[in-house]
Amino acid sequence: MKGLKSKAQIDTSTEEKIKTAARTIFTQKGYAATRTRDIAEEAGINLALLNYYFRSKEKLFDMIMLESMHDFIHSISGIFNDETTSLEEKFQLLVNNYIDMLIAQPNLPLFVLSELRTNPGHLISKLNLKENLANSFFLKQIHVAIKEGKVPPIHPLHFIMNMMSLIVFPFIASPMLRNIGDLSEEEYNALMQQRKTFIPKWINAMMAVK
Amino acid sequence: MKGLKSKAQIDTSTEEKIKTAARTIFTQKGYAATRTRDIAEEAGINLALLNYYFRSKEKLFDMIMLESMHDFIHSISGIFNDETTSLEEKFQLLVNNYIDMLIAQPNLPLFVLSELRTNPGHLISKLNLKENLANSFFLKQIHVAIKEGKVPPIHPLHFIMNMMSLIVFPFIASPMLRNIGDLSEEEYNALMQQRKTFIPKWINAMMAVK
DNA sequence: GTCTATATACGGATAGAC
DNA sequence: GTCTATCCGTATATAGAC
Repeated sequence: MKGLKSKAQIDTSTEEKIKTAARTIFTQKGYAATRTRDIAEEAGINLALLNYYFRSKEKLFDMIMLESMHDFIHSISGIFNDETTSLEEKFQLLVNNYIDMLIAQPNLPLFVLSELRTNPGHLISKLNLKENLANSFFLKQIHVAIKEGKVPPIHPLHFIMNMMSLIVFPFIASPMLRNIGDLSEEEYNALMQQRKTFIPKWINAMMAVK
Repeated sequence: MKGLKSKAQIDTSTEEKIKTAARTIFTQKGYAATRTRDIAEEAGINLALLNYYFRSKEKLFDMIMLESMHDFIHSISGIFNDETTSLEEKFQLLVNNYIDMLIAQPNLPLFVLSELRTNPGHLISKLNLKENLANSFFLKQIHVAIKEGKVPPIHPLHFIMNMMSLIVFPFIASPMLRNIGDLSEEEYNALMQQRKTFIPKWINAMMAVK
């Protein structure tokens, strides 16, 4: 049991306080613009402790990033590979799950995608997206729908792109979109809530286009 | 005519070489991760010259960023406010223009959106999105379509969001999406070309959903 | 484990020669 | 205008006391 701690301990331990603070600052400002001093202050501890626990800024960052991406993948992998739900049900589940997650953590996607672009394969390779998404039951269902003529015979990635686009992009571009629409954060989130019911309908309509 | 130069001179002038290099590096790595030394090297000049021409890293950055965003806005503003084209024609024009632009400069949207998120209103306010987009003829056309019952009576921003999402997000998330689909850059760009014809159809289908 | 004080490196900016 | 050499602030990381 060496090194293991109870859940209750983990939540308030110094190590966890630092990780929580790091997640906040890193996702707000990105790796380069984040100062370890800011993380220490946010965590309410001394700068030296950060290095005591995590050796370096980069190691701390990698840990945060991998956890973020893993949570991200894991949250959809379950839905993608559920063999008891239809395509339509999966759309609804994905949309509900994601939009709630994104309202809670609106900075997360831009953070992940920014760092993915700068760090070539280094991080992506650790996620085995292949197993979780590329070989998913969801994708098999799309192939079946194409065979049955219910969906046009285009690359299935288009449909995954479209779904993710409609869900995620409004959060990535919210500063600009809120400005265009002259909306408060509350009003904007209300639009996002509406999209939970809209997006599944839209997706279905798009997939029916010949 | 003090300070003015011919087009031919501008393209090869030291000042323009620095700006070109800065655009490249800034859009690749973002503001914080960019070192002025890298820009100087990319431009083939000395670090001191950068400060001679632009005073500081920040001033150079602001100039690049404002130009990028201005180009961005200007390219759609013309289409949005063309009173001779229908909604459907505008979709097609926007999609064609944008996808070509994004294939040429795939790093641009993530760069702009990242910096927009960190720099609160400072930059957005200089773009007067209101005049170019919020009060555009395009938006008036959507309102008319809603009045005529051709389009469901939801917030028009949803349609702008959807269009931008479908166009831009696949470029923002290309490292991840290419990995999922196991696609080379050429294969991925071929999918983007396909989307020029797909997206307008998809938009029309979405807007017909009740 | 946690702190204060400090070593070390790096990056933006400038001085001054040409 | 353009370069070399250098200054100086800042940020990461560590040494060492408690």
